[in-house]
Amino acid sequence: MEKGVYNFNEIEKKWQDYWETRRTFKAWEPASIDPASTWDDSKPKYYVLDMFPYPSGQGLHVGHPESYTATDIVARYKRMKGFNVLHPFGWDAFGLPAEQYAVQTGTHPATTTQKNIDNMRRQIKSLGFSYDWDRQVDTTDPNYYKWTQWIFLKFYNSYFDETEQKAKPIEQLPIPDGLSDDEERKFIDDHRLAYESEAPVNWCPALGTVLANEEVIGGLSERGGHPVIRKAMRQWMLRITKYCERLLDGLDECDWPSSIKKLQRDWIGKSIGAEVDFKVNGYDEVIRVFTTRPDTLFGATYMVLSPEHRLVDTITTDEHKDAVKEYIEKAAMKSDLDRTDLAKDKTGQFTGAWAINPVNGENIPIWISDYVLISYGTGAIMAVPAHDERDWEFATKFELPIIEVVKPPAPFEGCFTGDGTAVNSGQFSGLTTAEFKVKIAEWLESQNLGKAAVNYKLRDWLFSRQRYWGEPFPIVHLEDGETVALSQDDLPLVLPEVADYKPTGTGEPPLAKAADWLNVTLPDGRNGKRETNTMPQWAGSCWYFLRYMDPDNPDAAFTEAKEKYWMPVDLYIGGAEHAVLHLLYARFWHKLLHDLGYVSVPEPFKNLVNQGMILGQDNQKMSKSRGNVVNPDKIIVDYGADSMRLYEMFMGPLEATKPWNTQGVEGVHRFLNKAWRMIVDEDSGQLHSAVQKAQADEATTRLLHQTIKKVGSDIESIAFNTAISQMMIFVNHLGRQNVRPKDAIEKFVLILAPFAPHIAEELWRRLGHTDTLTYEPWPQYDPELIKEKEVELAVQVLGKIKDKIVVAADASEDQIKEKALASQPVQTAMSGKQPKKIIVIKSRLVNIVV
RNA sequence: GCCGGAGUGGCGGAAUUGGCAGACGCGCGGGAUUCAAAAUCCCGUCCUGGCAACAGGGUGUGGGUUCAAGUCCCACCUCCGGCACCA
Repeated sequence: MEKGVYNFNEIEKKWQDYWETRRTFKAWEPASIDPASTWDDSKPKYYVLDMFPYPSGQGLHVGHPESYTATDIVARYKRMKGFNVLHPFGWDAFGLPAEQYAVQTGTHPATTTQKNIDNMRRQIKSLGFSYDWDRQVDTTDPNYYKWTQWIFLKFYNSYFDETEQKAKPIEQLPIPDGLSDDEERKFIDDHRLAYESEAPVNWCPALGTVLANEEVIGGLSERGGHPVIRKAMRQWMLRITKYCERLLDGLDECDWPSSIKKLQRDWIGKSIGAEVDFKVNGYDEVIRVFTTRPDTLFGATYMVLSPEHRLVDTITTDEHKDAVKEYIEKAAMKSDLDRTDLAKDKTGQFTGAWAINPVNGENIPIWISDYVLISYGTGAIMAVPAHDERDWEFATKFELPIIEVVKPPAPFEGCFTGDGTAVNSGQFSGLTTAEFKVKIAEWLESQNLGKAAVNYKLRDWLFSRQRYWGEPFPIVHLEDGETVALSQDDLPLVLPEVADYKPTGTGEPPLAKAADWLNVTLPDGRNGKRETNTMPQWAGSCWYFLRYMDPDNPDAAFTEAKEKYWMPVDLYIGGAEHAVLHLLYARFWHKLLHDLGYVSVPEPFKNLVNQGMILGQDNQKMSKSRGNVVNPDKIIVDYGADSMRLYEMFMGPLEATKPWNTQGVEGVHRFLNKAWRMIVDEDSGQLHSAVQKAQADEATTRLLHQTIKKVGSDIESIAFNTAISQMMIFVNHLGRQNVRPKDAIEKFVLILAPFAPHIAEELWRRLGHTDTLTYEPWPQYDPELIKEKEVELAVQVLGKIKDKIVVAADASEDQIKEKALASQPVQTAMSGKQPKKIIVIKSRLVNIVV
């Protein structure tokens, strides 16, 4: 009795061991690259990638297997379709939780990380995914981060050539004549794509540390509730802003969901306008502003500088000094959130200084306010209260003049921000907004007062963290103030042991405590200290998909031939939470590597799919506190990995957010059981006696071929839920037959295999095959056999169904009309009237209009 | 506030992109099998009325286009996600 039942636990263990010991899923480069390979170049390659996870102490949750199953189905399907498939896995293993645990317990983050990786790998293996584990990468492995550091040096040792719009080695940077050594060094440093800068960070004086944005809630530290201020600190930055245009353009060749592309475009935030210089009355200074509405220049009735603007100090008159100083201090105390969130009520201070509007010579007051951001544009604006809602609000509150310069096309109350016709604008009056923008840019340029300009919201990437558990920067700060980079031969620069993992009280990172490591003497005898910041978690994930191609290479990040062969990633699946940052950063790194000739394709990810979130049974986000978290381990023990995989795919479209329902797992489990019993005799464990070498009847043949077709095309379009439902229909049909042709059974097992590989392998074996089905060719369908001989048509009278008729599939329109009109219910519905028009949709319906 | 996405049975969801709404699964009801239960199998299951054949209604709401609308157009409502003074 026992030996014939579907014992999923035993079967799954057996086949996982089989795959592992035989390296079934090992990905080989073709023989032209790796002579040991049996692949040749005639086979197409397919690179299917998961967003690698952070190895959390919580282990897997049911959201992980969702995308991993999806990519696994595609990987297994593509293998059967004859593709050479690269399907790797790895760990984004630097990160805060392990470091916080280290602060609390003293356990080295590497220990915690390794333990978590081991646990999660065990969980992932228990789902039977077809990863090539020989290619596993771990961002915290010095053999990996050696190359992360190497890429950082590429940024450091490159500059951006504006005319060619690409990065080049820093040695090629044209240096102006007549610079002193120091000036020359500064000139070079100012052009590096990795550079140091004072940048505002979230500094918590009470905790003595810098906090990440998500650790600051309403201006207070998440832990302890202490005030957090913005403080300028020396930081490493990456010059991503040089790539704005390229990052925008590159999106055109990405087959991504348009919503994700839009998110990226909005994040980069390109806007077209003009820069205009306003003279400060009584000073030899100009305030440069950026505006998208240079056509409203005549309506500029005041200016606003951000509190951090460099001219504030210079131009503020004595009588306003105290108030301005106080305002600046208050603004500095506010977090970013406070400055934007409670923005309803505008604040500001008059500096006492005046500027001259270049188009009409008017004297206009200069204010400061924190509604102007130092980090966008020039940190200063011309305020046009008649046509900008923020300026309108400010002007109303501080009783500043409002002058209309754009006449709305239709009567309008309040602040009009749309396009119209210019009024009160001197010689430009009467122009449309669009015409005006062109003319004024020309005029400004001719007067040397400004020019057309483009601005982006995207800012340079703050690339350093005051943390221990991250990649160390391969940088030394010398005693004389010079900063030098290590050479490639000195890599990896390995994280040192430290006494404890807390930051120092002064905000210096924990690495400042590693005295032996910190102090260095260069080969030329100069002394210095190492950089103590570390890289952010994003760093390792910017290029891991490249390392998978050549994970053990000690001499290069990856070899050229392998990169040329595997790239780009054909399918990338992961969570929508990475829609902007990870994908943008990875694209940015890729463009640098492309410019320097290390990668052959300009965009790394050809196709992208975001899986949706899985909610708890209660339709709420899964969380420990709600107690609605589903543990995959438990599901696998109770129902098996195949049922787990199948259920996650059957729940609904991959991209949709959907609630978990354990009873649904039972449903797909029943399906697998049914499929098993269709093939295996439960009493004997032998093939079921109904499984015979026999010709399938017409209905079975048709359904089989329909099923092969639908499952294949559904996999191609990532519609796994409907593929599974089609397989259920097939099993419901064939399971009822007393004769189940072996040929049909075998084809079914093969198409089931990508979804439920363990049971499929076991059935394949019991059907008499001795090898894994991994590389069996995907069954073909015959379009002729799919066609129905007879079709049922609905017959409508005035759009209402009155009857159904059965006609030959190739019946002519006239034959169909005749048969439809002959129907008794149709005759009744027509009640003797003549048909005015008869619409025949072949194989669908007939509609009679009377 | 702005930008996306979505509203279909008791539930998850299908619906050749304008052509029979509710495939498939869950749940529920009934039956078979069983000493009994589990498991399995069969039948039913959008709503309303009817014993029934059948009739009428039905895809968030209201309007429109069309022989025909879940699908297209206009207005609105609700939920979810993202952004949030970017000049």
